Amino acid sequence: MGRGKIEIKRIENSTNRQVTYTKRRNGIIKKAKEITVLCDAKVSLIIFSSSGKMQQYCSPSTTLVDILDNYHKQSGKRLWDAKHENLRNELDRIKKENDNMQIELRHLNGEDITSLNHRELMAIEDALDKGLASIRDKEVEVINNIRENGEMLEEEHKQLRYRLHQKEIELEEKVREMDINGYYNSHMPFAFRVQPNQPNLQERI
Amino acid sequence: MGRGKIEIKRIENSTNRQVTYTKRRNGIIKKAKEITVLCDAKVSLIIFSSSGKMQQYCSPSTTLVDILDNYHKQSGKRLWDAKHENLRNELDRIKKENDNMQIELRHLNGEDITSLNHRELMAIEDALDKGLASIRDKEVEVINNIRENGEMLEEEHKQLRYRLHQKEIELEEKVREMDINGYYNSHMPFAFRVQPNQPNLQERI
DNA sequence: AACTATTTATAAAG
DNA sequence: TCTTTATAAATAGTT
Repeated sequence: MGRGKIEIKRIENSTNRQVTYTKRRNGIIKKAKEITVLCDAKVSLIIFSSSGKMQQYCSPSTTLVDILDNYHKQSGKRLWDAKHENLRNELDRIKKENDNMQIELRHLNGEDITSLNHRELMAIEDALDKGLASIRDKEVEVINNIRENGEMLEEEHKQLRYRLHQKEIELEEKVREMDINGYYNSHMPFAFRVQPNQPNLQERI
Repeated sequence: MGRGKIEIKRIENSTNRQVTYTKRRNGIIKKAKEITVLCDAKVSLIIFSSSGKMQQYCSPSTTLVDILDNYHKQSGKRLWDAKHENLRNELDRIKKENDNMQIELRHLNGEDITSLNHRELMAIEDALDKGLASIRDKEVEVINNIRENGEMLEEEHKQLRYRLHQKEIELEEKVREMDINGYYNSHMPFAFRVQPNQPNLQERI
């Protein structure tokens, strides 16, 4: 369809090839649009020129992803690579694991047990008994720790108070000594002087 | 390009639409093949008719996956990566859920509890206590059921034995009666005669 | 599905 | 590259 008939084989003249490419590419895209509208079709068209430049058309009523999904369904070919499949498999596996754990948890909480038989109930009871024993042991341990810790703290507290008391006495002595020597009055402004009876130092054991 | 010019809008006559679809679809595929050869292009073309039937063309020098990979690179659009991402997110979410349940299960089994504080231990103990109570209730119920069932069966068994005994007596009477009348001896071969003292009928309550 | 009048696409020229 | 134009190709309507 042009001034002359052409054979369908690679156009050797690269300028010509480029021109023909552009014309025909536009032609195909136009046709794709037309068949979409005329016939209610869905089209995905992706074209790469020999230089690698891409053009694409996708019918407005759909998306490329939808089309590929459909392609996947109808052709059976998996475009979604092995990775995707692996993920899906892992997901299924973990979901199943999840369900099992959920059931086990419910059973341990005494839920959903109407359909269990005697043997199963005994197994659960056993597990609960063991868990309970273990937890109670640990609790005893923790409580002992807390008590010991408390006793230690109390002891430490006593020691600290005693040392504080000692320091206070030392300090008072020093202050008295300095007052006598007139040291503070000559070297420091009033505001910075240590008060002989600071509230913080009033505590006694 | 036909006997008359047509507007580019949906063809309402469905037969016409189907015919036009087929003609134009073939036309587009032919064009796709031609541009592939003439211009060294790579084309992926997927068409769905309004009835959902698919046709596809892909340049022989490449594959659909390659083309989509390239599409991905050039357009930056994710395509199935979105799905991939979704799967991965769901997987992560479920894995986390899984881990949490696993920890909970271990705790209920009295495992991995060294780092728990008193409050946490008490919560676990509480859950175990509740579960245990629930399980034990159920066990009592099940055991009662079993016992009741056993009693019912025993009762039924007694009844059956009694009725069997009655039938046996009836039968014996009938046989005796018939023997007196000579009925069996004249109408049946010996093998089919009811034996007055069959082993099955020997049981007494 | 085949035919054909006509439209449309496009090869080559400007 | 863009426009023009002669011609090939596609196809709408018909059989």
